[in-house]
Order: sequence, then C-alpha cells, then structure tokens
Amino acid sequence: MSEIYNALDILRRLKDAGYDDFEHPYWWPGAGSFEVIMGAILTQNTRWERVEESLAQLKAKGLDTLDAVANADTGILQECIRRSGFYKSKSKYLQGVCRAIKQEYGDFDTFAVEVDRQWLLSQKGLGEESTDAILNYACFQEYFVVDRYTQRMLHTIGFEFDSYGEIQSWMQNGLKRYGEIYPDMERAQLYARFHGMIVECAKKDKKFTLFQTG
DNA sequence: ACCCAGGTGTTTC
DNA sequence: GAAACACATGGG
Repeated sequence: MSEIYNALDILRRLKDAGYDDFEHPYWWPGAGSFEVIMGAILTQNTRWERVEESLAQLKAKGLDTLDAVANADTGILQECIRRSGFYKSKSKYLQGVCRAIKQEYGDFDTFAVEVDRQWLLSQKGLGEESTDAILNYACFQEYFVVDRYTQRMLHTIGFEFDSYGEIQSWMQNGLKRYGEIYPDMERAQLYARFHGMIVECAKKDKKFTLFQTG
C-alpha cells in the first residue's frame, strides 16, 4: 500500500476503499438549505443521530425555517432539541444566529449568497468548525471542514498540527491537484465529499485502521 | 461507573 | 495564546 504524504493521498485512499458512496452530492443532509445551520450547531459535541431526532422534533413543531426559529418560544425550542445535549446554550445560539441573519440579510437565500466567514465567526455559538460547515454545506463556498474525526485521522497517520487553521490550510493546499482524481468536480463539492468520506470512515472504522502503518 | 460524542464560550494563568 | 472548565444528554 502506498504511503500517505499529503491530502491527495488521503482522498485517493478513501475513494479506493469505497467511501465515496453518497446519496447526495454534497453529503450533508439538506445541503444548500437552512437545515444546515441548525445541524451545524446541534451536532456540536453530539452524535448525529441525536441531531436527526432534534431536527424531526423541530419540523413537527414547524420550527424548520429561519423565521420560525427566530420567532419561536424558547421553551418549545429547548424541548425540541433537548436530546442533542447542551440544550440551553444551543437554543440560545440557534435563536441568536437566526435573528442576526434576519436582521443582517433578511432571508436565508440572501444570507447564503452574501455571508462571509468573519461575520459567522462573530456570532455566539459559531466557532471555526460550525462556521466552515455552514459556509461549505449551506453556502457551497470553498472551505474544508476540520472536525474531530479529521484531526484523529491525521494523528493516526502521524501528522501533528498546532491549530485548526494549519490543518485546514494543509488539507486545502494539498488538494490543489484533486482534478487528477475528480476531473470535473467543483472544488466546494470536492471538499464536502472528502469531509463526508472521512466521517463515514470514522464511523465504520473508529481506529482508522485504513491509515495505520505497519 | 466511566468515557465519549461531527465544539464553543468563559475564565485564568 | 493556551490550558482548564462548564455546558447536558445518551449510548457503549
């Protein structure tokens, strides 16, 4: 098996192992929609299955639009997302972000076109990962999402980094020639699929044996 | 009973 | 800056 030297090698190995097998081209459920904002906050330090339950609860209460969440009763909102953990903080963040988006951009579609990374980072409850998840999966912008899975995978391979930004740069710079593997794919979609492959690999193969040497 | 999960904010050195 | 801690629920 060939060695891992850069992000392109990782991408190639995941693809060859069959992890590029998605129902949707952008992997994240509801990509391009308001739902991504909800999921990005709800999934913080929480299993995705809990997020799916919360999203279903929210939808059942009609809290699946920007306006509805912005105007929601806080108690109802908290009850819907309780099983995702940190429900008091997260309800505050969800509502705060939705209200800020309404005030600054008016509606989700305008937000998706006009928002930038700095604006998202200035919102309470949105750190680097959640911000990049929204930028990539809701706005289709070219930001690679660095999550705990990605960090663990890189550590398993033997790479050490000091910060989120270093990892993101290393991944994005290393993917400059991704066209060798995916000739006709948009860069934003490539980032999304790559991140998706890492997550699916992590779930199936918690120790990342696919990347263990020796 | 203990540890972890698709993080982030606050406090403290 | 970068550690240490709180935030909360639920499954292995």
